[in-house]
Amino acid sequence: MNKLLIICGPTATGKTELGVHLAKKFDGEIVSADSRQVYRGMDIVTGKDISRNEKFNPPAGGQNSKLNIKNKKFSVGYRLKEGIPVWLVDIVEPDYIFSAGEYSILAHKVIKDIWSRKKLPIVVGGTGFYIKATIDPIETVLIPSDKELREKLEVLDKKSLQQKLKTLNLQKWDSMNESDRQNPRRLIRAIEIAMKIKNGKLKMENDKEKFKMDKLLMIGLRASYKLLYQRIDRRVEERVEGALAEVKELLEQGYFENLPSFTSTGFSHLKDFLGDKISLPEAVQKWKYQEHGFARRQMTWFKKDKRIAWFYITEPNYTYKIEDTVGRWYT
RNA sequence: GGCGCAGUGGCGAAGAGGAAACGCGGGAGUCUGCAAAACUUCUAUGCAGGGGUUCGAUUCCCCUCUGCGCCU
Repeated sequence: MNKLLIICGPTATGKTELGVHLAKKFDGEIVSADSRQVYRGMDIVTGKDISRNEKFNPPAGGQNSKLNIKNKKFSVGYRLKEGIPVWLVDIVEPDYIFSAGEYSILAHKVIKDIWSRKKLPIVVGGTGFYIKATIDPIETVLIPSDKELREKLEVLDKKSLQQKLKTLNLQKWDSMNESDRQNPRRLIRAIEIAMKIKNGKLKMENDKEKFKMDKLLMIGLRASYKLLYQRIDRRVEERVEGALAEVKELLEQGYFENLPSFTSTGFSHLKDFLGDKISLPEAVQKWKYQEHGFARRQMTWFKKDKRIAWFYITEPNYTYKIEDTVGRWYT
């Protein structure tokens, strides 16, 4: 029986470490669910925690592998962490605009591949949306983005976008809450979908079943904010030096700034420091704050998912307790 | 000792005689292809303390305290 283990929770709780530990114990492989670690050349800023010596490995089976994606934009493979494969990192270049929909498609391929080798896939990550896109039946997430349309819509102001959506699909508008109605990004996507549906191009394959994942166990790691912030701060301090070098390198490669990959926490502040706009201590402090907010938003996302079995990392022997829980579920 | 400037929420900071901007931080949320993003929302009955003036003062006047600068 195919089973899927998920380890989620806010940043700096030791998810990867736990994942590796469990992978060793239960003969598993890790599938990263992290919207920033998909980018190549961004290891330390995004906290991949994988040694730079561990290079990217293409999937076994070479050309014949199902993971050999025809689309050249992606490369699916793994890097090793303490001998355990970590999939779905280093998928695209930093200037690619990656998305949850694409992630879910790749994740399914990888998970199936791991199953086919009789191993336990362990999805480890802090990007709740990516996890959801993977484990819950989804609909519109598979409707691809329309670059040209977006470029046209992006120049419009909020009012026009709202008006446009109302005329295209009033139902959708009515279903949106105030927060989303004020969110240009959400409005643009809603318009995009509304137009696709209108043009009758939406053929909802029976993906729902295909994508349905039973037999899953969700483990969440958490801590009090006070402790979490301490851990975050420490981790940031540890990464500053390496991250600076990385940011510098990426900037030298000529990537421009308004890319999604460049919105990773810390990035803009380190860039400001390199550009002599702020001092290093200032940059570091801002990075920490940014990461605190990120952790909070992660928590508000995960708190809603009642399937998650939470473990406080301050609890004594929590690793053992998790092992026990996983063991009973898996065997 | 004398003179000058300043004292506003956890921090930075604007302000005007008549309901205390804004930024950061912190909290709570939204979410079906940019999600480490984007968006929503909450966070000072009070402006160093004490007296006045006034219908009304955080804003004007006086005193005290504190900080900074200058002068002997």
